[in-house]
Amino acid sequence: MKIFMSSTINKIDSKGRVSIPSVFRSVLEYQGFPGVYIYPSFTSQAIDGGGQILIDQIAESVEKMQLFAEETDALTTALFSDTFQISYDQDGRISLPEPLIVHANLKDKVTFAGLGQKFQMWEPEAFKEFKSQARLKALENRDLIGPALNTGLKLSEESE
Amino acid sequence: MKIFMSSTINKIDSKGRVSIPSVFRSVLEYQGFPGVYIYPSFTSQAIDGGGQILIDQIAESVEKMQLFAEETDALTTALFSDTFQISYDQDGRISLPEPLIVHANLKDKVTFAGLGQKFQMWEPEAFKEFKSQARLKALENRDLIGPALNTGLKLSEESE
DNA sequence: TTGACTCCCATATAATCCCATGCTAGTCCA
DNA sequence: TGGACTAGCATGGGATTATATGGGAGTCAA
Repeated sequence: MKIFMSSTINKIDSKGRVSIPSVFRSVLEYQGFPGVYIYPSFTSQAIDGGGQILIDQIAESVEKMQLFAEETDALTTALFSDTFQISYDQDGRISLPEPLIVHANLKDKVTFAGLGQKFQMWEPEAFKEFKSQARLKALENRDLIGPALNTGLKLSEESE
Repeated sequence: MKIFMSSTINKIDSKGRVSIPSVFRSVLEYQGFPGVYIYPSFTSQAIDGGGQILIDQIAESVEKMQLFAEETDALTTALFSDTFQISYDQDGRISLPEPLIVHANLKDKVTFAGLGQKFQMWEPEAFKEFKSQARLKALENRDLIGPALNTGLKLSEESE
C-alpha cells in the first residue's frame, strides 16, 4: 500500500505506548523507514504524521532558503523543532512525546486517520467532531475534486 | 538520522556541563565529527550549532561570494572568530564557553531545538516565546512550505 | 596551587526488547 | 453450512538497555 487511508482507534497503554496500525506500517516501510515523523498540526488539535517522503518534501522546500536569514530560522524552527522521528519497535509500537500528547489532548485512546500522503492522530471524540465538519466541506468543494467523489473510486491517484 | 529535529530541555550542571541530546549526537557522528561547532546567532539571543556539514556550507557560501581578499577576511573573521569547535566527552557532554552563555542569557537550563541542518540553544522561556511567533509566521507563509501545513481538507491541491 | 577541564563511575528515570495473551477474520474441511 | 484451525494484529507486563545527570579523582596550564 502506498498511501495512508482508513481510520482506526488504538489504545495508549500504561507505559504510554501505542501501536501504529498495521496498514500504516506497510506504507511507512514501503517508504523506506520503519518509523514515523510526527509533529503538532498547525491548524488542529491533532498530531500530523508521515513517513520518509513527507519529511523529504519538507526538507527539500527548506533547502533553497538562505543560510543567515532571520525568517529562515523562524520557519525551520516551526517545521523541525516540534517534529519527532520515532522508529517503532518490533511490535509496531511507539511512545508518544509528552508535548504532542498535550497538543492533541490525548488520554488513553487515539484515532489514526489516513489522509493520503500523511495521517493524523486525534483524541477520538474530537476526531468524530472534526470528521463531520470535514465531510461537509468536501461536499461543498466537490466540483474542485473531479470525478472521484461522484464515482467513489480512485482517490489513490489524486495523491501521487 | 541526517538532520536535526525535535527539541529537549537539558540541565546545565554545577560544573557548567550540559548533555548534547542523544538524537543530535547521532546526527553529528553521522557527519563524521563527535562534537559541535557553536557560535552566537546573528539574529537571536540564542546559540547556533551544527556539525561538519554546516561549517562546510558556510565556508562554501563565503567562497561563492567572490569578494576581494580583504572583504573575505572581514567576513570570515565575523563568522568564525566567535565560533567554537567543541568535542563532547564520552557521556555526550560539553561545557559552554562563557561568551555564549552570556549571549543566550542561559541560567541552569537550556533548550536544544532542531532546525534541520543546524540547531539552536535557547534559554527555555525565551525559546517558547520565539517558537510561538515562528508558528504564526509559518502559517502565514504556508504556501511556501508545501505539505506540512495542510490539513488534508484542501483536497484541491492534492490533485496537481 | 588553584581553577578549568576531562575521565570515570554511580544512579534514577525513561525507553525499548522480548515474550505471552486474547481477539478477529479468514480458511479449510467434513 | 458450520465448526475448528490458523495467521495476523493489538495489547499487557517483566526484563533489559539507554540516557541524562551527579559527583569524585586525575590532568594540565597559568
